Amino acid sequence: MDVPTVKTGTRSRDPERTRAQLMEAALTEFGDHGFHGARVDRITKAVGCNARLLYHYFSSKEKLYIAALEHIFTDIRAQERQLELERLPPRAAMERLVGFTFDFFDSNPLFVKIARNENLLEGRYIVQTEAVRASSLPLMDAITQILEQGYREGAFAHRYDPLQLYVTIVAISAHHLNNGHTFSVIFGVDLLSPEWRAERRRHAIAFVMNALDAAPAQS
Amino acid sequence: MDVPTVKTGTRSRDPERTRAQLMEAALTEFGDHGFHGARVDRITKAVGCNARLLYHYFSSKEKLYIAALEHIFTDIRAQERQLELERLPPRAAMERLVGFTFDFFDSNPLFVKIARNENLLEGRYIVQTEAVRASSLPLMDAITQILEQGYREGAFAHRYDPLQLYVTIVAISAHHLNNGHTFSVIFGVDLLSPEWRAERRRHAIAFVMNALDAAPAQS
DNA sequence: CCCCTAAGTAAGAAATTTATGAATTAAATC
DNA sequence: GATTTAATTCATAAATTTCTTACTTAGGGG
Repeated sequence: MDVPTVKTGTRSRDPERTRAQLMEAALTEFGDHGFHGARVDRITKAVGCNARLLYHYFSSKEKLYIAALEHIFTDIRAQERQLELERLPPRAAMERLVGFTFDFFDSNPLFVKIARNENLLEGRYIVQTEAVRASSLPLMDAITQILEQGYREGAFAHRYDPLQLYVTIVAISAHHLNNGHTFSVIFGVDLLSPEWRAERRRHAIAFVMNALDAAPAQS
Repeated sequence: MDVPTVKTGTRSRDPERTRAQLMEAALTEFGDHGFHGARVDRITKAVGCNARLLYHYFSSKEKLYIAALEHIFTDIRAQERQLELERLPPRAAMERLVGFTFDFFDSNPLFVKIARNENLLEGRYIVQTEAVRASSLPLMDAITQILEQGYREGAFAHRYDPLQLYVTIVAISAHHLNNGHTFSVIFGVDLLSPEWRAERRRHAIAFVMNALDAAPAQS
């Protein structure tokens, strides 16, 4: 990152840096190629360290992948906690929640990619990690609260199951990122361009608000 | 499929059958493991033919993958054409369209998996195929028509861009299939169980209809 | 300043996986 | 029934990729 990694000869000793660099490179590599497509060789080359070090720190390609998985999934939690919706009225809270969810996926392509690959592998590794299971997510709690209050106050006309609604919000926010390449070819429109994504954001918020029947939202 | 493939020695000659079996097995293999995770060896073993045959018919693993991709994407078209919406009034047509889209993904897991993998590879291969590009899909035309008529007749209160709406319909229909494994671990609910999927279907239709503000839909 | 631990290097073994050359034989054609 | 075509087999080359054994050296604690 900071030191431009001396090509030949000796590499200065700094276990923390080396470990962190390997993790960083692993996230990119696994994100770009998936578990099977990833090459330990490329990872160590990207870091500029000897191939043996990867095994020194992570034992095997598989263990490295699992570490990367845990790393990125625990990382979300921190971001989620930054969102504070308690004080906002239901409609404003919901708009902010959808916007936040959208922005999260939009600005964390690595998360999107690694999650996709883990699903390709049928969750083989994520089921093994303890760190990921959380009986209730902050965002889920927030949704449940917002809906409750919205129904009570008459801000929302329709009732939805919180989990169904959350899956829907994520779906609308992330599907074009997950399937952008195939969709773009089929429709002849680049769903991954900044312009399309910006318009998608507006659509996402409007669509969800309309489905809740929050009067002021339009289009 | 029909003949239980003789284990040793001689395999009866039937190029079409062999080719079809290889394609079938390839779809499963690529779907289950992705391009890099797929093994030509497993494919030929599944068919029960000699490993050399795969190269005889498809030249390389890569060419086989591309053939599989084309196969499954052109297959959709046939299914899409079966949907006839022209005669239905806008609300009924939209409900049917959403239901159809949902059912398509629900009953074509192979398509879902292969599309996911192709997106993992950033659409590297789909851009090479001619067969997939279709300037306008039957379903897109249908949506445009339904929306037009719905607005005109006052059945729909909100206006949406047809492509945005279609992406949303697909998103709501397929996201739990694309990300079922990670979501299930995180939420402790099996999003891939028949029960959850059945409930998801109801939610999908209700949500879209409400977002269009088609009065009778509820929940 | 020495010693010891672990960070790092060099080189290549081991295992896996894709692909091919060349012979064999079943079926289609005339 | 001879001839031809290509479907199928056998054996193995070629390439790739993960991982290990053995060695070297930097740097901190006493």
